Amino acid sequence: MRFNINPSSAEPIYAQITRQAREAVARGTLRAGDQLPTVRELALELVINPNTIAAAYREMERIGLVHTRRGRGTFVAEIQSPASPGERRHHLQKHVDALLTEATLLGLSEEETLDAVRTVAGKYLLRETKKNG
Amino acid sequence: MRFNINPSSAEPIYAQITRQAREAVARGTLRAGDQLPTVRELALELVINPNTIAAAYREMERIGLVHTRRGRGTFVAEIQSPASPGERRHHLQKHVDALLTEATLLGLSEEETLDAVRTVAGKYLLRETKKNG
DNA sequence: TATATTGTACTATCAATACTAGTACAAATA
DNA sequence: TATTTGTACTAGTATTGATAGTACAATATA
Repeated sequence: MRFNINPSSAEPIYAQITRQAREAVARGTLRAGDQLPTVRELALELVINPNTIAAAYREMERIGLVHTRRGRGTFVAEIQSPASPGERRHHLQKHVDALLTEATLLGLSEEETLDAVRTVAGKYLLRETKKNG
Repeated sequence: MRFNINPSSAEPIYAQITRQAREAVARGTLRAGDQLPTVRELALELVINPNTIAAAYREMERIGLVHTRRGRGTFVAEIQSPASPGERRHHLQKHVDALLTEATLLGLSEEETLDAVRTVAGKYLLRETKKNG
């Protein structure tokens, strides 16, 4: 995958990398087992200090997005969807509020907001809903 | 309104205040013309340095959420929804991606995600959709 | 006019974070 | 054994967030 880094962004470089990797996994651009560039490779490619890349990979390891093997590399982990449905929704709450706050202040309606989600949803590997007979 | 500050959060205090004020306006807890606590009042109430409160108010002023009058106080501004529908959606994009990334990695389906938005939408003053006769 | 209130501006200081730089080590591979 | 990979460590710089204290400017009020 290609990382797109903006050094002058308010978002720290290591956070940009982590966020983009998360999005790539959620979109299927990165799949379980895929190898990420090595720390030194990516540091050269992005012209960034290797320690910054290492910090990004360490963060990804921490959140369970990848697993790393010394001497082998860093690989995308299986997605592990946690806990109960209620608990999942709770994790989602922060993002729902951010979205609805933004939508409201932008003057959107509920339908426009839902449409915005529906339009982009196709780019993400959301779980397939079990169809009832 | 009541601000709920967590000093040990990774989110800066001034950002917590700004975010909560934005949410309150989007939910109608704060309405145009309402006066916010004075800098010194809120500093005492939250046991926070007045300069930190002032920074939050300055940020709110910058994003057009409030207008301030020296000697009078800080007041909630009218909501100004900007530009074209397309431009509005573009502003929303970041939040949509964050939501869908989180939802996907949590193992939710599109319907569950949309339901999560619908469930909370009632708490926000989203624009009323024009009903077609 | 005088006084109090309110937001603003300023300097200084402290702590934490983000990043860079360089070196060295440990585990896996070839 | 040599190479590759991630990891650990120290050190330093710049920026940010927050605190502390003082002073000023505009508004409202007595």
